[in-house]
Amino acid sequence: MKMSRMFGTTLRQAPADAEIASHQLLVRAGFIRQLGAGIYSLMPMGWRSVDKIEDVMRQEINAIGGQELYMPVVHPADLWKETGRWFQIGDEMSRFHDRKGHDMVLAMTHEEVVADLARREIQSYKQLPMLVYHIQTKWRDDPRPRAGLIRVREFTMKDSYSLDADEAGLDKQYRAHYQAYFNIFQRCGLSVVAVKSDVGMMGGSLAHEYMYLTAAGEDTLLLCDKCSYRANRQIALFRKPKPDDEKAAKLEKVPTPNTATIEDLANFLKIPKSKTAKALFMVAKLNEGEKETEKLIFAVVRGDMEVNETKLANAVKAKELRPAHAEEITAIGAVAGYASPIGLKGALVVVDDLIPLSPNLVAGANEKGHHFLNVNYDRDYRADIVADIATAEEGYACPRCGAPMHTSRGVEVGNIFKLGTRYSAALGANYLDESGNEHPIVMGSYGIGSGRLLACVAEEHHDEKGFIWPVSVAPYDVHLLALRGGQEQAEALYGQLRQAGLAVLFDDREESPGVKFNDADLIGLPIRLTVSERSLKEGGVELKLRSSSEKSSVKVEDVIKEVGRIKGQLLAEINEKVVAVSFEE
RNA sequence: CGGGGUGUAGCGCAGCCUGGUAGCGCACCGCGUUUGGGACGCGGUGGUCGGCGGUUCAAAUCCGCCCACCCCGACCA
Repeated sequence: MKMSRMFGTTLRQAPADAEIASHQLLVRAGFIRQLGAGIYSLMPMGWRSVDKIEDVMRQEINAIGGQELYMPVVHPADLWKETGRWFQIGDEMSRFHDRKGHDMVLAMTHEEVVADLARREIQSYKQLPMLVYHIQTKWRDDPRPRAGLIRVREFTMKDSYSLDADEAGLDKQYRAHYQAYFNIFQRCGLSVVAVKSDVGMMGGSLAHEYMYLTAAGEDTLLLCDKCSYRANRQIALFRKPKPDDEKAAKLEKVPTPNTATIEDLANFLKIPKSKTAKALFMVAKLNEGEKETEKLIFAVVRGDMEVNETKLANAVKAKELRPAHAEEITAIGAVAGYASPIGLKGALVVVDDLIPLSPNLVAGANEKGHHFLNVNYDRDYRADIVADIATAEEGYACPRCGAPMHTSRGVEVGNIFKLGTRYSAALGANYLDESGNEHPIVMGSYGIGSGRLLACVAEEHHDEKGFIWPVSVAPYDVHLLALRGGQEQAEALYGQLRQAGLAVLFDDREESPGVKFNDADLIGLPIRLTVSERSLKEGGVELKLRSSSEKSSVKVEDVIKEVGRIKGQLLAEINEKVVAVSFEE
């Protein structure tokens, strides 16, 4: 490609609203342009990189038996009503009517369509297992898109779907993806960790997220260096401290003026926060059969801990949680800031499993300015549900080995889910086993967002001047610069390099050397060739890798071979890192 | 949806407080000089000042409403 003809120019300054490096550089280098909030065009160079990423995904998914197909972006709503998600999913799914007035949806994901296809195509256990996938547009009307391509509303995703006769088959395909995903990220030059994650709206029994660790990430992860336990904070377990071994003391109401926060209360009574109980009011949306109901949740954790909303939602099987309004709290006789589960009616009381083990806590008295001392579970109150609902924090003990865990921020670049039979059962996607008995097909789903992956690779591989693309993701292999006195020779090389199967970006513009060098650094192709009067005088063509500051001179007749050799070497370096990983449940 | 912020040329910004001819840098076009790390000179092109309404002789500027975009929280690849 000749740069003089390239659609999309480089910018000296990034738009003011771009904050993180990948966003700024992708815009400056001319890879992406914004159309609206969370809506981007991929310019020719950005598209080439995405195309290469998607090619890697194809190779790896094909290698584990995937068959590529293509499913629509617009779905009749009936299908989503059949599985119930039409009713479960909120505004994140965009809906519209066609000209006949039928409900339609824009696809957020494709479990429904796959299950629908499966119920038509699969009749027998002899047809299983099966793996299908596509690379397709998804629309998710995210309330808050941000950070360039990291989080957008329209994006393309490689999503694969496994179909099996039983759990064992699913497990096999799940493990195959577990490895294939590591291969994909590694081949794109991105280091990731797999963490256990919440199954969320997808339903199912087991899920992992692939996380690229970066401060720009939105998820918090808990990582144990000692035993390699890794989990998203949303579900991360931890070994809870052993409470003091004390005899239950007498319940006592004491005045505690102006102590609406745990901090103030602990200071006032001169006790550690761990000797208090913290209350939180949430309202849960629950599905009871067809009906949707709301229920006030009274959650209790020890004062030194925080309630984990994901764990809480899972404990009460809520589809959604929101903070309770003030009126809802007073309606059950509780007083915000001085609330306690003692003597409450009408709320679903959920206490963290550490609470029943912790004697003599300080809890609210449901009276402004008063608390109870020596509150003991069982003797003074009972909960409807006892479960782990506390949030894991930096330094908390690993649930597996007890070592202190640390936290890190991460971007979710992919995930894998064991779906089970949720969709197949709902849609009647069944098969007959050897004895002629009917069973629902066991499904799994596996996704990687290609634009987000590009953004993460961009985030990982750059310096202050621009990108340093891994050769597997770079839009071109070679950046060929023609400077004064080298135009003719460069033009000839441009043809020869392409003839040799190399992807070349040829800077044939009438710009000053400084502009060309800076643009080359910004765009960040792996290999730079400079042809000029000076280089020719020094014996040929100057060769420099973007990743190194060393320059060398290559004879004109050796350039093709040398560039081919280096490209091969760069690829080999990346592929060396593609190794078998052990599966961490 | 809550909190904060910004909308003036393709990008970055000034002008607004105190109403009166819309400006600067970069980019872009023409001519000339220059040519290995974001060159220089001369001459140019380009703006419904986010939108609608109001106040006023007069609005980028004052007032109201709306919209868009960004950042921080509740959601996700």
